[in-house]
Amino acid sequence: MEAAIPKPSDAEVEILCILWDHQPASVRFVHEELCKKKQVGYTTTLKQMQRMQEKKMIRRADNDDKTHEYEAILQRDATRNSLFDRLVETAFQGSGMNMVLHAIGRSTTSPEEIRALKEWLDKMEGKKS
Amino acid sequence: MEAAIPKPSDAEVEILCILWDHQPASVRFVHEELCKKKQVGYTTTLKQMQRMQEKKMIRRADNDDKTHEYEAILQRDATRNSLFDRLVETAFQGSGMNMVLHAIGRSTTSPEEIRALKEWLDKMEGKKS
DNA sequence: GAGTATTTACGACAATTGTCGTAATTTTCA
DNA sequence: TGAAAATTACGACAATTGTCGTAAATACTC
Repeated sequence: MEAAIPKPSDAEVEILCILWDHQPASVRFVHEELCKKKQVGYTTTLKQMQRMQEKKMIRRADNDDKTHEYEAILQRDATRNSLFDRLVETAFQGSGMNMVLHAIGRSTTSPEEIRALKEWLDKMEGKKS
Repeated sequence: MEAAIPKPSDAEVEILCILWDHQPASVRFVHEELCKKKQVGYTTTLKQMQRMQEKKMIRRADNDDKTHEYEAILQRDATRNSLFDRLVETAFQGSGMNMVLHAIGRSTTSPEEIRALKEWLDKMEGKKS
């Protein structure tokens, strides 16, 4: 029944990513990490996280004393699915394979990766009934 | 030097898709197509397209008399690349392969598709120097 | 325990997005 | 050629997003 996963914006996904990798984390920490990629004010990060909390994307993993710590409510996989699906839907005529082909065609795919992918496919084919 | 491709929003991508498939098209046509997927007012589509024109995403393929016809300026492939890259960047740690694996893991990928993909990979491996 | 440093809470803003309504223009055709 | 139909141009609005500044609340340190 997929309880209406709120669609996170780009900036929100960035924050979620940091949380996924360092579960309960303080605003300060997230902010610091964020700054490695782009320059923003501390309050910006804070506000963003507060809004995300309102939207139930993250929650306080609070032990109630000391600095607030947050953790993601949206799960990495579910979120990826929804973002992925949305893109496939809008830009790749709803065909995931379409996107996969597109991805593989990009120069960023190395021969090693292709080889790895093939192995993975083999392994996978076995599992399908 | 990739002249700063403006990032189209979801609704904009939907319109672009229609144009890509039916190049010069009137607002009416685009609107009609759009309505097959979701219900919106004609003026909404019109406004959207006018804004897209201002942003130089589409242009009038106008023969100056009769109804205005539009065509995309943003190219399908470039747009896909940028949308794709953005998603990979924010949600898949910058690894396209990561996303491909994710895609294949989804239930929507049929055995036939996997087989097709493998063939494609074989063919491709040959071409790489 | 007072003062300084951090962290939070609020509120504000401009830009963007998705949606329309209404008015002005242009076409069409009886 | 005039009225009805279709198409365009404008402008308006609420919600969302990305950004901060400032003030209030907490924590830390001598």
